[in-house]
Amino acid sequence: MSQIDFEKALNAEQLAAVQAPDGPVLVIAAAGTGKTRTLTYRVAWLVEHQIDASQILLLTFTNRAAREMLERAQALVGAAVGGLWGGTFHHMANRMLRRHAQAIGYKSDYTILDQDDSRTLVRTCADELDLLGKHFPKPDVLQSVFSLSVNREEPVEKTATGHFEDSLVAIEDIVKVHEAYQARKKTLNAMDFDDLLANGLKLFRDHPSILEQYQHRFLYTLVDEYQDTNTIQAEWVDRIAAHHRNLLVVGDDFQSIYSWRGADFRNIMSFPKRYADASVFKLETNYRSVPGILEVANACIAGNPEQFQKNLKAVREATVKPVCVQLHDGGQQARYVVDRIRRLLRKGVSMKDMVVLYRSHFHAMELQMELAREGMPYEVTSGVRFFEQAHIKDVCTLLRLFFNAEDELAFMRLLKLFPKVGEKTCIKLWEKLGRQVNLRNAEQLKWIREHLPAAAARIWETLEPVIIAYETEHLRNDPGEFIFRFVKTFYREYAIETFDNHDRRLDDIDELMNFTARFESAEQFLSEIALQTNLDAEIDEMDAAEQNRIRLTTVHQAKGLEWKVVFVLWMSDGMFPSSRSLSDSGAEAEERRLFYVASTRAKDELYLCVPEMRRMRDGGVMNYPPSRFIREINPDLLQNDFVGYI
DNA sequence: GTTTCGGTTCTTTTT
DNA sequence: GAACCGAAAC
Repeated sequence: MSQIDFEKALNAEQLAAVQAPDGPVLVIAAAGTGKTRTLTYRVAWLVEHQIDASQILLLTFTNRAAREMLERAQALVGAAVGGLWGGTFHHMANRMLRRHAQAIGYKSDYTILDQDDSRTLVRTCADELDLLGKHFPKPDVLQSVFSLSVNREEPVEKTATGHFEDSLVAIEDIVKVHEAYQARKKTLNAMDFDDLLANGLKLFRDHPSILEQYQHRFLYTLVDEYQDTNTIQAEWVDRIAAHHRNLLVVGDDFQSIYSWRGADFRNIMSFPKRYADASVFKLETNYRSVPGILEVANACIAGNPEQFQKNLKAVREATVKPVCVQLHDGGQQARYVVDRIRRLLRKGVSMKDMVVLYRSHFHAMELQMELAREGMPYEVTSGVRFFEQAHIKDVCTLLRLFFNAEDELAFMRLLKLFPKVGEKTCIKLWEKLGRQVNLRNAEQLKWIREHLPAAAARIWETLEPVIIAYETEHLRNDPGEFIFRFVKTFYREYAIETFDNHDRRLDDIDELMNFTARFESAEQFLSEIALQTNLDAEIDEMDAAEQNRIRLTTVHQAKGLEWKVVFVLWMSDGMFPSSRSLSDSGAEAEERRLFYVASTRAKDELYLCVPEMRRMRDGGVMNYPPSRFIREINPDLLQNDFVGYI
C-alpha cells in the first residue's frame, strides 16, 4: 500500500486534528473547512498506524454522509477499510439490536416502521380510543410529540404539556394514545425510528455484558455532526467509548439545525467539561467561499451569543458582494431567479453549479411553475420520501409479511389494494387469523381466498403461485425477482387503473428492483428501505449533476453540500425565519443558524431574494417585512439589485 | 354496512 | 399532491 502524504494533503489545522493523540478529541469545524476530509484522513491515519478497521466505529447522521466518508476512506486506504462499522446512529443501533433483540424483549425479525407506518399506527390507536374527533390533535402531530419525548428522554406528559400549552387538549388522552401505541408496536414486533435509538441505549444500560463486548471491540469511535446529537445518542456514544476513551467528535455548533427533533447542541458545548482531558482543535480556514460571502455569514451568526467563538477565514480572492434583491411577490421572485439563471448560463455557468434553497417546500411553488413554463430542467428534492410513496410501499407488503408474520400494517395495506376490500374487511380477517399470517402455509392462503369478496378472491388466486414461489424458488434471496412477479401478476394493472401518473410510478418500481440488487436477502433489504428515507434526494442529486438540471432543495437537505451559485428564496420575516417555528425560546437562534448554513453553501455568488407580499388562498394579500437576518447585516456587505417589471 | 368517489383544504425541517 | 370529509354506489 502506498503511503499517504498527510502533510501535503492537509493544512496545519486539519493535520493536527488528524494526528491527534489517543483520548477524547473535540474538533470544531466551521463550514467549508474540510470537516469530511479531516474525518476520512483520520480513519486513514488510524489504519496506517496498524489499527484494524473493524475496531473503528464511525457514526453519522445521514446515509449520504456515511457513504461519502466510507467511499473516500476506501479511496485512501483501499480494502483495508473493509471491516469498519460506519453508518447512521439508526443503522448501527439496528445492527446491534438484530443480534440482541431478545435481551430487550423483541424478536430479531422485528419490522422497522417508517414515519408513514408510524403515523398510521398512531391513527389506529387514537381511533380505537374514540379520540379522532375535531378537538384532538392529528396523528402526525401526536407522532411528532411522541418522537420528541423519546429523543429528549422526557415523559410524553411533559412534552405534550409543553406542546399544547395554549390549547384545551386533554393531556391524559394523549398519554392514553401513547400507551396504546407503545403496546401496539410490541404486539406487531415493530420498532419505529425512535425505538431504534431508545432500545439501542436500553441495551447498553441494562446489559453491561453486551455493552462490554462493543466497548472492547471498538478501539476508536468517531462521530460526525456531533452538534446534532440528542441526549440518547450522546449517552450511547459516551457508553460505547467509555472503556478505551478514544472518542473523536467533529461538529460545528453554528450549524446545529435539528433541535426540533431533539438535538441538543449543549452536547458539543459541554464536551470539554465532560471530558476534562479532551484535546480541542479548531478548523477555521474556509476554502469554499469568496470573502464577501463569508463576511455575510460571519455577520449573521454574530447575532447568536453563547457559542464557540470562531471566524471563517477566507483564502479565496475577493470578487463581488452577495446580492440582495427586493421583489414584489413570489411571482416576480420566480421570474427574477429564472432571468438570473439565464444570464449565468450565458456566462458559461452550468445548471449543476446552481441551486435554489428555501426554508420550506412550498416556498418554491411559483418558481417550479415558472421553470416548467420556461422549459428549464429542474429537480426538486421533494417532501415525499422515495420509499414512503404509496406504490413503493405497496409492492413491499408481501415481503414484509414473509419477514414478520405479525406485521399488521403490511397485511392491511396489501388487502386494501383489492377491490371491495377496505378497512373493516381487513380488520375482520386479521382478527380471525389470530393477528398473524403465515404465507408459507397453503391452508392459510386458501382460507384467505375463501374469505375475500369474489373480485378480490380472483386476484388473490392469481397471486398464490407468486407467494408459493417465495419458498420453492428461494426468492428470499432475490427480493427483486419476487417484487417483479408481484408487479407482473397484479400491481402493474392496478397501478394503471389507479394512478394517472402510473408511468413514473412504475419507473420508480423498476428503480426499486435495481436497488434490491445490492442486498443478499430480503431481511437486509427491508431494514435498509426503512432506514434509507432519503434515497430520492440522493438520486436527484446524482441526476441533477449528470443531466445538468438546476436543483431546488430545502436548506436542511443542502447541509454539507456546495454550489458555485446559490439563490435563497423568501428572505422575508415570517417565511425565513418561519413564523411557525418562532414559538419557543432558542428558536430564533436556530433559524439564524439555518440561514448561516444556507449562505455558506455558496462558493462564488449568493442571491438573497426578499419578496414583499404573498397572495393568500382566500384572495387576500399578506405583507412581509424583510427578514430580520437581512436587516442584521451591515448594508455595506451586500449589493442591492433593483428590478423593474419582469 | 362498506367501499368508492369527488370536492376541499393545507403544506417546516429528517432518521 | 395527498389527506380529509361527506355523499353516492354497491
